[in-house]
Amino acid sequence: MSPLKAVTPDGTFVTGPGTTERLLTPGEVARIFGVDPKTVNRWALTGRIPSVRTPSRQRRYRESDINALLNAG
Amino acid sequence: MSPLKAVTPDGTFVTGPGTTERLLTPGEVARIFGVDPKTVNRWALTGRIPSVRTPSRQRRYRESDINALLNAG
DNA sequence: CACGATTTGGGTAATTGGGGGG
DNA sequence: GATGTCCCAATTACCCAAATCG
Repeated sequence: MSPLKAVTPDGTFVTGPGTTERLLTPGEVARIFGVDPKTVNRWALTGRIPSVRTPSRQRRYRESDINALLNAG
Repeated sequence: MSPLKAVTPDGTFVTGPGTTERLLTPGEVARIFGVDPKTVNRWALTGRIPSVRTPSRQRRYRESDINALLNAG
């Protein structure tokens, strides 16, 4: 997995050659999978999904991680 | 943490031998963490992230500070 | 039925984003 | 156009008890 690397002028990530992505909120991930946001929280706690932590301890999820799970499920 | 030193022609700072970095805008930091720019503002107000002030009282953030927070999550 | 392990749901405090206006 | 600030409802994290499963 590519490390999160700051940063392009528009604030997106460079995760690979010519590849940028953004971070998703727990609620967004929840809607994608059709589950409760609390469930997404537990996925992160149990290591089913990697998560990025904000300085205030909230979680954000990398688009590429979510897509990988969607294509693997 | 290295002090900010003289600027290079491309606007980045020299922080050490062979090390340069630049200052990030609130919007850039916001996208890095997947939050709203106003949230970044709050982080600075509550002391969660260090900030540099422009003469017009706007905030800028050191790349190294942001990376430290990302890797500390 | 009892047991441990995992999942679910409630309560609460903290955090966040939208709207408005500077 | 991006930021800084204020108010307020929605979102989230965390703890812990209840429910469910094997």
